Amino acid sequence: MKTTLRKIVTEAREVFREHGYDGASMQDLASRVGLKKASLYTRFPNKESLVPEVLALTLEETVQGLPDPNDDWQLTWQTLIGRIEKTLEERQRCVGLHLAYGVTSATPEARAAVCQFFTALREKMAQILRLGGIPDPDAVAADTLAQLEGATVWITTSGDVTPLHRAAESACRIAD
Amino acid sequence: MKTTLRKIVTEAREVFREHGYDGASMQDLASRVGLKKASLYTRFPNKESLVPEVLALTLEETVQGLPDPNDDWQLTWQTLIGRIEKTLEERQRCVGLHLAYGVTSATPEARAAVCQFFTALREKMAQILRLGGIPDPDAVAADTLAQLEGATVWITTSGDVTPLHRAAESACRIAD
DNA sequence: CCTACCGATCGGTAGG
DNA sequence: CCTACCGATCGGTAGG
Repeated sequence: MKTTLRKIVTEAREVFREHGYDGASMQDLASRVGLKKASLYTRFPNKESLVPEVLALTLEETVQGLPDPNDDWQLTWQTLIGRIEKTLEERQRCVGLHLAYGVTSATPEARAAVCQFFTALREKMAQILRLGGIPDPDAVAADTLAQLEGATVWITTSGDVTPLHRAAESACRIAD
Repeated sequence: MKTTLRKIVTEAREVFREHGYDGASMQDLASRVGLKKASLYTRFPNKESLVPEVLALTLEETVQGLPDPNDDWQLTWQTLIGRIEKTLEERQRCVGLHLAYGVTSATPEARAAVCQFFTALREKMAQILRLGGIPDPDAVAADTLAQLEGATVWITTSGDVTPLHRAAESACRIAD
């Protein structure tokens, strides 16, 4: 991927994370990247098309280079949980959640991308739990992700990260 | 409260819930209420001032008329959890969460109102748990709310309400 | 509670 | 990759 393309997607992620879909401005994005707004449209046909790119990058960064769960599924699980925890703590909001709340039927491709993102993440989590013989891995994965996502409400409102840390700790205890 | 005022606040809640703070349009709100946009400004000085009203109404509806926890704290707890569950299932999103993600330092009064809303709800929950002798009631209340809020990510992305139902069931089990 | 308007900004395009 | 522009819509106000 060309560095400029990657930079656009990385900055678009920050804009979506902070302002949501509707609130994200292409002018703001252009300024951050150091381009004029019109130049963004030589790379991407429209604002909506940024959403799949942002979420694909995020998913890739979250799961790439994880230890092989066939060797040590506990380590894989704890590494994955730790990555999600770290990102949410550093960035305060989850870009996926902000987009999930912000995309509607007016932006069907963005909507589909958000659905895919969470489904893929849950499936990756469930796959690890399955190797560990954890019962009902899909439900456990969904609930674990919900607990982590929900904890961000305390970070955004009061800066309190302890609910997130408890959520991550409790998740790691699944693999004991 | 005058019926028109109440109607504006109720509809504003739907607009904020669906579109978030930035995405909410005063024109859209006016149309839903059956007024011209300018007429909204005879009731409210600006868009930001709607946020405290919306959240105060929501908090009131959530906690008003709960059974007295001094009589039967388990019943009070389960009733409260049931109300939150029902609202999130019917409306699909939590207006408080969407606002929490959407308000920034540019809208300090709205920000403060969101913080107060979640703090008050958590405190109400913790108070009930305290009467039941549940250890660490503040943390349990915060985590319970996080789990319920986080479950909405599955409702918005795939329509799946089972994580929300599991969250509510698990919360009710605290009072057994 | 309305009509009519303000300047600013939105996503997106024409044309080079 | 830019300048310059499009129509639409934004939050908010003047004035009655």
